[in-house]
Amino acid sequence: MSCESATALALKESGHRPTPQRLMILSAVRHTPGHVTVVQIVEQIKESYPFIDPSTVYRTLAVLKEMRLVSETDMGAAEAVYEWIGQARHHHLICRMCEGVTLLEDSHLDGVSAHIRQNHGFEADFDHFAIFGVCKKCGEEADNE
Amino acid sequence: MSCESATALALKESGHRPTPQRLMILSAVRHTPGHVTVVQIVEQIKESYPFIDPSTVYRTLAVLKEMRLVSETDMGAAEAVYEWIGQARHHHLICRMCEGVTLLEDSHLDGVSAHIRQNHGFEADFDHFAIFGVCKKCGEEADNE
DNA sequence: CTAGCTGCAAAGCGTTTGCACGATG
DNA sequence: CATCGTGCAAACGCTTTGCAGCTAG
Repeated sequence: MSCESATALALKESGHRPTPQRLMILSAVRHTPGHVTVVQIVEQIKESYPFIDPSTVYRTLAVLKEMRLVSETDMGAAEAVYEWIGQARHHHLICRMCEGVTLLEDSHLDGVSAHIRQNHGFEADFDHFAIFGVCKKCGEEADNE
Repeated sequence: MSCESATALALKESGHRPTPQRLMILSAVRHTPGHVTVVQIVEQIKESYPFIDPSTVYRTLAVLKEMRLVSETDMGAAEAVYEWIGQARHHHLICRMCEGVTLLEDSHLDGVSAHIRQNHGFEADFDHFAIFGVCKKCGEEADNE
């Protein structure tokens, strides 16, 4: 077991069964640095268990999302990306011209969530944010035209 | 003509034709306070021009988006929402429990875009942001359990 | 035994694309 | 007249759902 056992317990306590499929999905998300898509999860699990179905992955991710163990983000692409919550928070700057992705440390948004909490009583999910715009390179190239 | 003429000119100058359909789409987005969906735009235009096609709306919105005249936002629902850019900037706090939407003034994010620009040379599109979380009401109800 | 979970298949939905016709400059 | 834009219809891809069988508490 090891590091998954705690999560298995959390599943049980919230009334969900820690099935093999769920643990595999959990493990796939947990041990993938950065983002995972449903397709990637399926492919990874298929290596050891070829019968895994995308619908199972979607259903499990819905549970994990509800438990706030994984985050779902729409990066502008067709499919959503998922990520394990609990590691160093970070966000992404997505360039709308070259579609490049830059990392953004969480510290930039620290104050914002505090403001929002004070003024609106709203607890913002600042786990993982997708910010669109124009990156340095593309901005400079546009200036040179 | 009136307030649409300037935009028609902008279309022309960027190599696009200001067709009746485009002007109608433009007008629908321009004169709708808040968000519009593609379906809403189509329904609105159908009252005066029943032949309008969703694909035309999508194609036009792509042009307007590229020209930075409208913004596209994924609010977590199935369809994207569009909004005219240039009015008072604002953002939305979307509760993941009751799905209610609260308005957030732009001032909260003023400093953030400046930070991002300085540290990363990244010009963030802070026109319109969707921030997910838990609203005051739902947060309090959860505490009472 | 009862409830929950899975895989399969099919449907659902917003969005995109191919194409021929029409409009525009 | 050459280009661009349109409507129509079909395709597309991600996601969801219905269902029968299986599994676990």
